[in-house]
Amino acid sequence: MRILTWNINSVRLRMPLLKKLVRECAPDMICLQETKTPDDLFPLRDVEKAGYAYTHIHGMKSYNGVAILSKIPFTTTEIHHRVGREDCRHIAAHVQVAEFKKPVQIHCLYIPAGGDVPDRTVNDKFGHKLDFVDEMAGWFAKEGKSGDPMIALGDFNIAPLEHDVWSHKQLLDVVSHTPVEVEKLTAMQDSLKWHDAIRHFVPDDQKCYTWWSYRNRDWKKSNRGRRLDHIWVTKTLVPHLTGHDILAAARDWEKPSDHVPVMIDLDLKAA
DNA sequence: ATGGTAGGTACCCTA
Repeated sequence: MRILTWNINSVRLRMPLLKKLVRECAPDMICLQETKTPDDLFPLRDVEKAGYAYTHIHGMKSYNGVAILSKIPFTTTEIHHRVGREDCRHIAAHVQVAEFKKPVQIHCLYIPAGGDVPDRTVNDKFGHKLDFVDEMAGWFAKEGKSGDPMIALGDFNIAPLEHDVWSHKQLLDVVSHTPVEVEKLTAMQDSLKWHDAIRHFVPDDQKCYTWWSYRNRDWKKSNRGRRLDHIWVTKTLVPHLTGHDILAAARDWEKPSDHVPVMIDLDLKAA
């Protein structure tokens, strides 16, 4: 089973790139963020033609929006409203695999970016981000009691480790890498003993990025990246991890997203 | 220290 996450930054604009991604990677499940599309305008017919018969979408006009596209049927789908808003940032789908009695839960997340100023007293967006991560930590702690194997993936908008950013020192006061955000994300990770599936394969002392700003003349030359997109798995899934890829080449596709697709392979078969 | 680019929408928001 191959599962992939991508902040696509407008699904309607980037349908040709989504098709290219399918041709190159053939994931079984694709989790998208920032689809920026109300559900009635989502290009579902194209997605079905590309081989994804099962879809769970939750979008709105202009902002945010998440989607799960799948070749594997869902046993359950969920929409979660977070911190008192209905802003399309968390959906889940459950799939049955042969290896487990319990369903595997897939959680597609788009954590708020948090604005520019890392101080909640002057920037509400930063407060919203911190509260969102706090709420997820509490919610996962409870949901974990189901005993279901779980995968959480998406654009978390936080680069927690020193080598998840191009300069740890220069980004300590930049939203996405501040100590308070890292502390909250770490608490969310501890809530369910989540394992970072990408760092499972990439050593902590090795630079690793999934996002490069549009504002650099030459993203590859300056290489000022951050690892904002994550795939986490619970303990029972760790022995099933067989591979990973970060499609940095997608940053050079025509009209690219500023995020690149991130994927893992698990030796699980649909039931 | 500053401003740089992109997408969606409607002349400005968010990233």
